[in-house]
Parts: sequence; structure tokens; C-alpha cells
Amino acid sequence: MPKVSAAYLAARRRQILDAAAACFARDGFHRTSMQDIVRESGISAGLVYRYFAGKDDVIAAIVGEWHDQRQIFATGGVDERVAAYLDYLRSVGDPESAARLRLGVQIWAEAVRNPRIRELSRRNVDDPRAAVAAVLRTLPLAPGLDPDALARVLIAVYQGLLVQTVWDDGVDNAAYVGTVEALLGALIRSGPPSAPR
Amino acid sequence: MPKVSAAYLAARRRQILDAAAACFARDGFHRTSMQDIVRESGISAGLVYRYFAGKDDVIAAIVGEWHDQRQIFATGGVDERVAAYLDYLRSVGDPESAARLRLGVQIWAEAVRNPRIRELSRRNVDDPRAAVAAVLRTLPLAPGLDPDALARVLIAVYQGLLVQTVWDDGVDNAAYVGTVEALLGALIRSGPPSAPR
Amino acid sequence: MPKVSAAYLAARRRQILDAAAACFARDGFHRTSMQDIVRESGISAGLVYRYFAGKDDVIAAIVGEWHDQRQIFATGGVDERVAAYLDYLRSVGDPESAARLRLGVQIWAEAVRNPRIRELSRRNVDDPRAAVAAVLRTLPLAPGLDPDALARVLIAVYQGLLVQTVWDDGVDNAAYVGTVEALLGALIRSGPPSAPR
Amino acid sequence: MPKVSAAYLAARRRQILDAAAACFARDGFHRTSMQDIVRESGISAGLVYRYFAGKDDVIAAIVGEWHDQRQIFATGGVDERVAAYLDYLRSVGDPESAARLRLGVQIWAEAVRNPRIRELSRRNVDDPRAAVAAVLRTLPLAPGLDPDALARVLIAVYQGLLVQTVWDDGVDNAAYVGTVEALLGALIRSGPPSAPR
DNA sequence: TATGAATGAGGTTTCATTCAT
DNA sequence: TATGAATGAAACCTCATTCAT
Repeated sequence: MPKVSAAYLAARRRQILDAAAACFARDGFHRTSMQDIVRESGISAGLVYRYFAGKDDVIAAIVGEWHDQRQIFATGGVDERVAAYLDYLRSVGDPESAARLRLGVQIWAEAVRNPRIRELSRRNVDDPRAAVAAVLRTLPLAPGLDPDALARVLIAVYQGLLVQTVWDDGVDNAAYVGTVEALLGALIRSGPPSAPR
Repeated sequence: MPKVSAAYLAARRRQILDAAAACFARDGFHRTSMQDIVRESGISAGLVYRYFAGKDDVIAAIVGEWHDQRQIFATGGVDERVAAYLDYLRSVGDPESAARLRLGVQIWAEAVRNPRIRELSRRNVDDPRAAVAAVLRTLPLAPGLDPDALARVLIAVYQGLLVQTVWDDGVDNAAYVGTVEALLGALIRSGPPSAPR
Repeated sequence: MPKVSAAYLAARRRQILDAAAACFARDGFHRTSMQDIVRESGISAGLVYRYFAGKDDVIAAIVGEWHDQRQIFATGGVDERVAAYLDYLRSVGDPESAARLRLGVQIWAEAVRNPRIRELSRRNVDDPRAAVAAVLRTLPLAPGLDPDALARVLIAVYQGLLVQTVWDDGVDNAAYVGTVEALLGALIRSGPPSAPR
Repeated sequence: MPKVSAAYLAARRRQILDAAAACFARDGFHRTSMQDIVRESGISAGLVYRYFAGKDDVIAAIVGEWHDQRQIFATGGVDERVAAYLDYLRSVGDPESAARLRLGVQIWAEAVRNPRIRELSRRNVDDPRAAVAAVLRTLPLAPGLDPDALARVLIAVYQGLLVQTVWDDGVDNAAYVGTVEALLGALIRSGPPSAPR
């Protein structure tokens, strides 16, 4: 018989996570103190620890949530899938994504030395990569192109755009996406475009 | 006139930086304490502060050094340049690079929130990118490909490979490089830059 | 007129005290948190504070209850009294006493620095001691034996057995009791107190 | 090549331990904060942690030191040994012992629930007990007296005096010791006093 | 009556940096 | 030049207690 509704609890949890994400994006995981999260969230220190076992647990929750909302290759025919991927790249240029991107790079760094974070983080990469590879295997790729490797390349094209955008206000997202589009056109359109799933 | 030789001073400085780089690659900048560096380097705490103003200064020195030894696109004809780039990607798979790669990701994260580091770090990316773009401008690129954007894509292909390799022992570097090679072959008609289409 | 019966109130109070005693015996007063008592008792935090003013009050209630059930020297003739004392020592070896003994030592320590606890705790020692001394005064003691001091010695023989038993599974309770019995035999000429030397 | 002498380090360590012992005797282990020790010792918080791994480690060091300086049964003939034991009891009444006694009871309580402390603490009891038992085995004891059990009784007579003295200013130490003396006389002197060894 | 979410002071511990030697 | 003992602010976390429901 909980004292408050599950929705209320979820809202409080969200309040903490949103505050934490903002802090982490701004200052990184290690320059953010629990007090910072407490201040930003307006929730007392003690209460944070009723929702999360500790700072590491907050970080893990943030990382677990940091998956890409859009499915990188979505569903549908080849054209739809390609369009979805390009939209995905386009979203990196959206000013509203800035905090998310910054957070993403923090997560990459944390994943290097924290096995728990690495597991969570890899899931964000491995799952879409596997999906992309599955799609690529159905397509008549140009010779010399390995579907698994090409999937990694496509992920890399996203990851690199992310890093460069985080550091540099001046990235021309439209030109980047346009170039990737041309690139994909040269690779994939070389087969019959009607190749359905 | 200095009491000790410049070479001696440089050697001590190197000793500190090597120890710091090892620690930072292993544990990240923030989980590495000055004590860790002191232990790893065998140099006393007080002395470290005679070579560096503080921890931030050590980090900055490490970041300033973390440029890529190989020139991403080297010099020579197109074929040599492409070969150099592919070698560059290959080096990411070299087990001896592991510590460097880990350090690289730490730097990316630190660059997000530390303007001084960001400046140093961007230089590591912007300079090779500009060089790549300059080369690309001399080549007959397939239609729709913007040299500047394509340069960013090539950098991204490297950056993404780096992240994925850091997280995942199982990256098939040869396949990745092979696929990128095929990709580049399709985009750039090799041969002398002046060769007609 | 109370809303609930006095018996109900008493039962809840008991529930709290039993839980607290179990926690205190296991972890000591200071390593036991109010949350521990809440968990162990199944009674909510708020309600505990309707029965007790605070943690100190719970501790005081526990200490106030921790008197020895058996009367150390009981009543009757000398033989019965001696037999009761020896039974008292025997009870220390009873495995079921273990929690009580552990709690006892915790109380001793708390009594050192908490005047309120000390008062409650001394009552547990002073009362039986006075009773023992009163009995001893009626007996023909061997020369050199002071009844008050001997009463303290008998209490000490119990207290020391308690500590040693708490620390050491291997105490041979029967041998201890047997030796004390022989000792008492040598000191107190049994028989009717009025019996001549 | 230590920066300061071993004697200096030992003196600092002593400074911390003395402060800690004073705090622990006054307030118990758990009501004493590290800040209290810092204040009492005049040594900074950070430095305390260069000497001790943590509060538990300070406690363990205190417990490890809390052995009785006097050998409970000393050496020599029976008379000397008995005299030493009685002196030992007498020392409990010495006002200067007060802090030590209080600390002793805190240790007993901690030993109940802390295995590391229990080991250290038992050594303080088991070693003298074994020594006493060894001596007793060489004596012609009155019938019914088991040397090991009697050793436990003698330890108990000390332990109980300690507790009672801690709680009660009014313990008549001289009477207690006198009574124990009479008691021992009745038990041991019943054999030939010349029993050497 | 009964709940348990909420508070925030205070606990232990770490760590970048300084400075007497 | 070189050491490492020393500092103390600030980090993470716990817990007795309160109070809206």
C-alpha cells in the first residue's frame, strides 16, 4: 500500500534524472557533485538516495536512458530506411540536441573505464548496428563492402558527427548530411532500388 | 645558467607525463589523483608542482601532446594519400594503441566542458581535416560530394572506429578498413588528380 | 476514552521493543538505525514515534526491561539460595540466552557514558547485590570475608562469565559452575544459618 | 629515505591514539566522530588518514594496545603470583585508571559484534587466562576445583570489579581485594605453600 | 490511528596543493 | 633541487526525526 501513486514516484525520479542529466551534460559526471543535483532538482539529498543507491546508480540510470529515440534505420523499404538514417544525422544539428550530445560524449568516456556503464552504453550502439547490418545484408552492395563493417562505418559517421558538433558550432550539418546522402546513393542505389525487405 | 641541464629537465617532465598518460588512460582524468601520478612516476608531489602548475596543467600538456603521429593524409599522389589514411585506420586496431585510444576518448569528454582543452583538442582534429579537405578539393569527386563535408566524414570514420574499438574487443579492423577502401574507390577516381573523368 | 484497548497498545509497544532488542543485540545501539527497527518490527517510522519519544527512549525502555528474570539468590534456606545462584550461572550457558547476553554487554557500555542508562542499569546490579549481601550477613562466613564485598564478588563471577561466554563459544559452563559450587562450599558452611561454626 | 624520523612518526601516531583513547573513553566509539579526534589531537583530518586507514583502524589500534600492562599472575612463587593478582585488582580502584576502565567496557561491547575487535580483545583475555591456568595446574587445589574453570573465575573476578567500578564511585576496592585475598587463601593455601615452579 | 516520503545536519573520507626541511 | 608531511575544503552518504495525507 504505497503512500503515493506510482506516477508520483515516477515523476520524482524523472525530476532527479532530468536535473542530473542537465548537470552531467554541463559539467561531466565527475565535476557534478550530488549537491549540484540536489540544487538543480530541488529535491533534498536524503530523498535522492531513496531513489538511487548512489551517484553511480544515477549515472547508470542516465546512461540506460541515453538511447536514441529514433531508430537509426527504422523500418520500411530501402528509401525509408535511408531517409530515417539521414534524419538521424540531421537531428545532431538541432540546437535542442546539444545537451544530449554533450552527455553522449561523457558517457563514451565513462564507458571506457566503468564496466557497468560500458555494458549499458554498448547496448546503445550494438543494437542499432545489428539492425543496420541486417538490412544491409538484404541489399546488393557494391563489391568489397562487408555488411557488418559497413554498419560500423555508418555508426561511425554518426558518432564522428556527434563529436565534431559538440566541439564546433560551425559544423555545416546540411552539407554533411548531403554528402552522406550522395555517398549512400553511390553505394546502395547501385542495386535495384526496389529491393524490399 | 641553470643548475641542471635542459635535457635533464625535459626527461623529468617526460617521466611525469608518461605516468600521467598511463593513469589517465586507465582511470580517466577525474579518477586519477595527483597521488596516483606521483606513485606511477616515482617523482615526489612537490616536484610535480615545479614542472606543472597543477593537475589541470598536466592534463593540458597531455592533451597538447595527443596529436596523431601519422599525418592522416600524408603527402604524395592520391594513391599514397589514400593508403596513408587506410594505414591510419589500421593503426587503431593495433593492440599497442589501446592506451592511446582510451586517452583519446577521455580527452573528447574533457573538451566538452573545458574550453582550454577544447582548443587544444580541436587543433588535433581541425588541422588534419583542413589538410584532407585541401586534398579533396583537387580531386574529381563524385557529384553531390562537398570536399569540406567529406573531410568531416573521413574524420568521423576514424573517430567512430576509435570509439567502437575502445569498447569492443571484437571489432574486425581489417574488414572495416577494407570496406572503407572500397568506399573510397567508388568515390574517388584514383589516378593523377588531373586525370579526366 | 481511548480508541483502542490498552492491551492493543501494549502489544504494539512490545512488538517494537522485541524488534529493537533483536537489532540491538545483533548490531549494538549505535549501529542500529531507526529504519532497522522499523523494518524488523514491521511498524512504520511515524508510529514508532507515537510510542517512544526517540531512539534514546527506545534504548532506555530496553535497558529498563533488562533485569534478570531469576532472582539471583531467591529465597529459602542457604542451600536453596546457593542452588538458585548456581542455576543463574548455568542459564548463561543456555544457547537461548545468547541474544540477552549480547544485549547486556551493549548496555554496560552505554551505561558508561549515559547517566540515564547508568541509573537503570545499576538498578539491575545493585538490587540483587543488596539482596545477596543481606543473605550473606546471616551466614557464618570464613574469616576475612566481608559480606558486601563478597556480594560484589559473586556478582562479578556472574558478570565475568557473561562477557567470556559472549566472546567465546568454548566456555565450559558446567565446569565453571562446578568450580564456583566447590568454592562456595569451602566458604560457606552450609546448613541452617544459625548453625555454629 | 624518510623525511622525518621514525620516532617523530611514532610520536604523531601516539598523539592521535591518545586523543582517540580519551574520546572513546569519554563518549564511546560511535559517539566519537573523527572530527572529535581531530580536535582533541590537534592534527588535521587528512593527516589522521595517513596514519590510519579509517576510523575502524583507529579503533583496532586502540583495542590492540588495550592489554593490561601488569601481568596478571606475574612470575615467581605462589605468594608473589597471588600478590601480583591482588595488585592487579587494586589497580582497578586507582582513580587514574578510570579512563582505561571505561575504554575497556567499550571494547567489550564492540567485540560482541566486530570480529576483528573480538580477536584482538580475546587475546587480552585468553593469554592471561592461559597463564593463570598453567600456574593453577601446578598447585594442589581443593577438591572440585578445575584449573581452567578457576582461571576463568579469577578473570571474571577482575572483569566484574572493572564493570562495577566503572558504574559506581562507591566500590570499596580495599574490601573487595581483601575478600578475594581471603578467598584465595582458603583455596590455595590448603596445599603446601612451598610449591615452586 | 497509521503511513512513509521528506528533510538536512552531520558523519567519514579524499585530494589538490603548500611548505618546512 | 627535492621531499613528503601537512592542510582543510569539499566530496559522498546516512539517519533521526517530522508531517502531510
